[in-house]
Amino acid sequence: MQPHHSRAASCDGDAIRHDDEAAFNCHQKQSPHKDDKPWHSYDTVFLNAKAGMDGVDKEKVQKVVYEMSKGSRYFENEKRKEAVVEQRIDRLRSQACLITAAGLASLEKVVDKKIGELEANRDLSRVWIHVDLDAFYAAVETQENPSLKGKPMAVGGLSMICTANYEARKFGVRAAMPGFIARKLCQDLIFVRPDFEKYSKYSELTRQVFREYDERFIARSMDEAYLDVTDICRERTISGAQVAEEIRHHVYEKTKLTCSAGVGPNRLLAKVCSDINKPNGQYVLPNERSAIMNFISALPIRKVSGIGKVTERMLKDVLDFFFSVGLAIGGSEPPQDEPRKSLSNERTFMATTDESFFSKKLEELAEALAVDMAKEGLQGRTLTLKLKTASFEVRTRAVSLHQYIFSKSDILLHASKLLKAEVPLSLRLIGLRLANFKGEMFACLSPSQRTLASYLNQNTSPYKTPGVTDICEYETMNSMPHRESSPKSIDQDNENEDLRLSFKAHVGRRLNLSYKSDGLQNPNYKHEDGQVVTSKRLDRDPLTHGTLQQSLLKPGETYLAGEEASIVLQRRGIDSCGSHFESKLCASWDSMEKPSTSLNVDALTCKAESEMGFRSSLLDSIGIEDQVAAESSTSILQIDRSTHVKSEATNLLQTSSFTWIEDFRCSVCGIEVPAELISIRQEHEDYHLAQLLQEESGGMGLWSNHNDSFQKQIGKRCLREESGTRRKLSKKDANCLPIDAYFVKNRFSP
DNA sequence: GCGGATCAC
DNA sequence: TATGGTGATCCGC
Ligand SMILES: Nc1ccn([C@H]2C[C@H](O)[C@@H](COP(=O)(O)OP(=O)(O)OP(=O)(O)O)O2)c(=O)n1
Ligand SMILES: [Mg+2]
Repeated sequence: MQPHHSRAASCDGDAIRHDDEAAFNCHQKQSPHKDDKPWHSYDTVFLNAKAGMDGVDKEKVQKVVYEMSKGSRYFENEKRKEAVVEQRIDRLRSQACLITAAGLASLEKVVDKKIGELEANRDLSRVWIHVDLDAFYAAVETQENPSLKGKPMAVGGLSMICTANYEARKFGVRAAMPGFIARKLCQDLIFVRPDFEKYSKYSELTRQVFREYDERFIARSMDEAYLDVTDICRERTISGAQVAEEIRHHVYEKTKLTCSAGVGPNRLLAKVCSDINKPNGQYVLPNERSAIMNFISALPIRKVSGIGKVTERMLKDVLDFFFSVGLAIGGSEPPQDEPRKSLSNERTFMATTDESFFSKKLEELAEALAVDMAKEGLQGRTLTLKLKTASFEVRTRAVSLHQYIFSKSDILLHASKLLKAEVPLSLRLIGLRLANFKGEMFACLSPSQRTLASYLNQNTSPYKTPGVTDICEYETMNSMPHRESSPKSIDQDNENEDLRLSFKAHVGRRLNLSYKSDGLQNPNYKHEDGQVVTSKRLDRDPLTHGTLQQSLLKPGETYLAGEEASIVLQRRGIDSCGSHFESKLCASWDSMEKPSTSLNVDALTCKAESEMGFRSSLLDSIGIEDQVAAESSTSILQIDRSTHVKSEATNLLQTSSFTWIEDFRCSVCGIEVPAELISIRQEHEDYHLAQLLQEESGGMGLWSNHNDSFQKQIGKRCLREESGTRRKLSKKDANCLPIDAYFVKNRFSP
């Protein structure tokens, strides 16, 4: 269950026959008669390995699930989603084909370096324990009603079950399975309605135990926790295994519930371990490099928290990716309490188009949300409406307000507006969520997060509207006099204001100018001579939010945006190898027709894109050198802070004679990165930039080692990005691919 | 910032 | 007959 909330899952509270099952999982091996066993093509989470499901007849489960599902709207939607994933995989595959042998060779160097750095910083000295209660809801129910003992039982209803006990799991019954399918698998299955109050109570009991061993333990959910027992092991000179035994014993004494534990040098590994000898068991991974590497190389990737059904499939077909997991890096640093970031509620009902019914639901949801917000004393400024159509398609619609809200009436007011724009349509679910809470302003500035990118991008994103209320908080946090009303300069009175936007582009490549605003009506951008360049709307009607394309950037040229804006591109310099240059883009508005929100800051942004369509990151996002800064309003404090740092940084990079020698070798550290690997290059440039920045602000040695936080950020980016570096794998028997399979010795394709 | 998706539990 | 609710995060716009 969710870490924050005690209320939870409802857990209960056709049509067309399709013959094209091959649409599912066409990546899998085709049998000679492909319509032989159509259920093989329906990929569900229910076949994935899970504790207590070893002896299950998977073939039967798959068939039953398929038979019960096919033709339903749910099933049809799953099929649609499958097709989209298939497309994503195809795209990755074709991008991977573009990588040259030279590119791979260079990449390997980058990777080796990165691996060395990561390993050097890895901390295997701590002892983490992950504790996980066995069949938690079901165990609690059995505890309170012992007659259930030994019988197959599920908590939930015929629509959905939350979990099942181990007797039921023998039949393939498990969490997130619809009850009516579960009953098909196990005729005698007993259903018990969930009672979340009870589970909270037991959860608190277990936490009392955890607290004794680590008062700063991390609760991952009602039934899971991470404990750092390094100190206990040292003080009492006992092993992690012994501590785990003790904890499990204590938990049992207190609750009469059994749990399982995993012991390892970090949370990621401890979590994997706790699953191994479940139920009522534990597994210890010694703090030795060799043992850890053996363990990991045989580990099916799906066991790693964060790798789900889709990611697993993508990894099977394409991809490298796993530096950090492969290196056993993941959460050994001391725990930090994560503040809540959003609060939501949603309800499923019989699909309908009845708008008065929607209104009623919306009111209930607003009410409940207001109560929960009040309970935690929270206010938020981003409200999101969630809808699920009768065909199971999920949509969200959000607004970010200039005021924090929390009351039912405010929530309902804005939620109604959002919904109104969507009707008429047939829905089966409505939900509301509030986020961007008051007071979380500097949460993102915790040391581990203060990386170059997030630091510079703060308040600089072209998509982010400068929140008036943010500014008030800024004042509060700095003990400055509170201002009753927010500065108006951002929202109004923006006549005769200049914006100068700086950017960086690649010579000869495409420059996109994009704009977004509430007030501008898709202006036609023109050359000075009045000729329209190009104007292309994106798919975001009725909001204006579009892209303008100019095929070749010509320094010094002037463009006009309709009658209202003029943009001046001024060349500032070309680097020695001629592949980059810094330039200046100026935009000025002579007059505006009552733009509704923050138009002067947000109306015009630009970014440079490569021909391959990669979005350049940090440096290409727009820094706003704010002429508005002439104003004395407090808003300037924020805008100024980020843009100042950024322009300084850009300047630094420019004057530091950083360049790609022969368009290939880094002039600072000599590493070789071919031009095709755009995002690797970008990352590398960011990296040197960060060093410069640190030098500027912290006084560290100029090209010295990275600090931890920056490292981690890079590592993360490495995990997710770089489709360009991915490599096709032989996809034999992909069902249980160990991580070793992803470290292919021969990186060159024939 | 927004919207779609993925993931965990 | 019938496929959940809460929260977080990431990517591409
Ligand atoms: N999709 C899910 C998964 C879990 N849960 C709830 C019910 C579980 O009892 C509880 C804990 O989840 P676990 O994944 O730890 O599963 P169990 O504790 O039930 O079983 P076990 O840990 O023995 O595998 O969370 C849920 O509501 N919906
Ligand atoms: Mg559990």
